[in-house]
Amino acid sequence: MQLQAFLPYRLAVVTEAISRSMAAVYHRRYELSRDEWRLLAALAGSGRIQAAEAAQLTTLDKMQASRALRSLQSRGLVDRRTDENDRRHVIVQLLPAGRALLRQITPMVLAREAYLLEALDDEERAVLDRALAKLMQRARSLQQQG
Amino acid sequence: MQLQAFLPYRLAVVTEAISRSMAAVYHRRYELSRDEWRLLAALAGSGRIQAAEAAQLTTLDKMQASRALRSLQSRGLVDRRTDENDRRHVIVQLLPAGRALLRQITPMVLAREAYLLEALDDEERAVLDRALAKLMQRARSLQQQG
DNA sequence: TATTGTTATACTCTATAACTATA
DNA sequence: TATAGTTATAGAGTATAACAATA
Repeated sequence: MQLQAFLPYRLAVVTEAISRSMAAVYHRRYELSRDEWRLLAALAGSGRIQAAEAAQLTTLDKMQASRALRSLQSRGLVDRRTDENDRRHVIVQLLPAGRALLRQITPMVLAREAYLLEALDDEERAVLDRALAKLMQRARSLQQQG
Repeated sequence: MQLQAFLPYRLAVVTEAISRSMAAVYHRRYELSRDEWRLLAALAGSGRIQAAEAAQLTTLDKMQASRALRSLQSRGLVDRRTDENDRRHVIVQLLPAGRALLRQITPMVLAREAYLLEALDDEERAVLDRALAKLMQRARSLQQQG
């Protein structure tokens, strides 16, 4: 068993390094948690959606989403209100302040992503994309078995 | 900004799913933390090494390594003793019980890794390998800049 | 009874830095 | 003074489940 060659380990190390370099932008400079950042980014692409949809888009569970959305609301970045058609649902949407904040952050994180991707040629990017999708499927089925 | 297409997000989601499926083995069945599992795996490939080397091999910091090694020692899985040549150093090595535990766990996690890799053909594996190495370099340089 | 979301709680992890022993 | 490792501690994140409101 060679740890250095073990795919889950290699992925964990690379991903952690990349995550930190992104968090250096949205967390250190803008005091957003990872979950808050994900939700803002997801909401920018959606209109008014349910909390559960927002959770699904960001791979967060309902608790993580609930807390992060409350925090974003308290900072005036998102609007959160009960759906009058079905009062069990909460509808969330980005507020102008949230949109403005994203306009500041997005170029920086995209620049960092671009710098990472510059290391790869077109074919490598395509294969990486495909490989991640395939690995995701297999990982899901491993998780289901337990 | 499309979160679903953002490389750091995709990597994080895939890596977390894979990490969980591995932790299902070493944590749920054998009560090892991620750090403990990494150290055991690293020590299996080395003989007697310094704590600092063990930390470096596993990408842990000295604190994480210190705690995980103490825990492994308390369970009789590793030996930890001060280096008599330089009493600031701690020398660690796997004990038979640790080796035996690894012999149980390793086949299971390698089987899971093999199942993941079966999703990829040879070329995809080679490209993924290369891509991860290149991304790691770039991520490191992003981290250094801050 | 089932669904959506919130709250509670205990637990683990993380980050920073102070500290000890040794060199 | 510098190095290797440990201890302290506060803060953040995670997991499980109970809970309230609504359907």
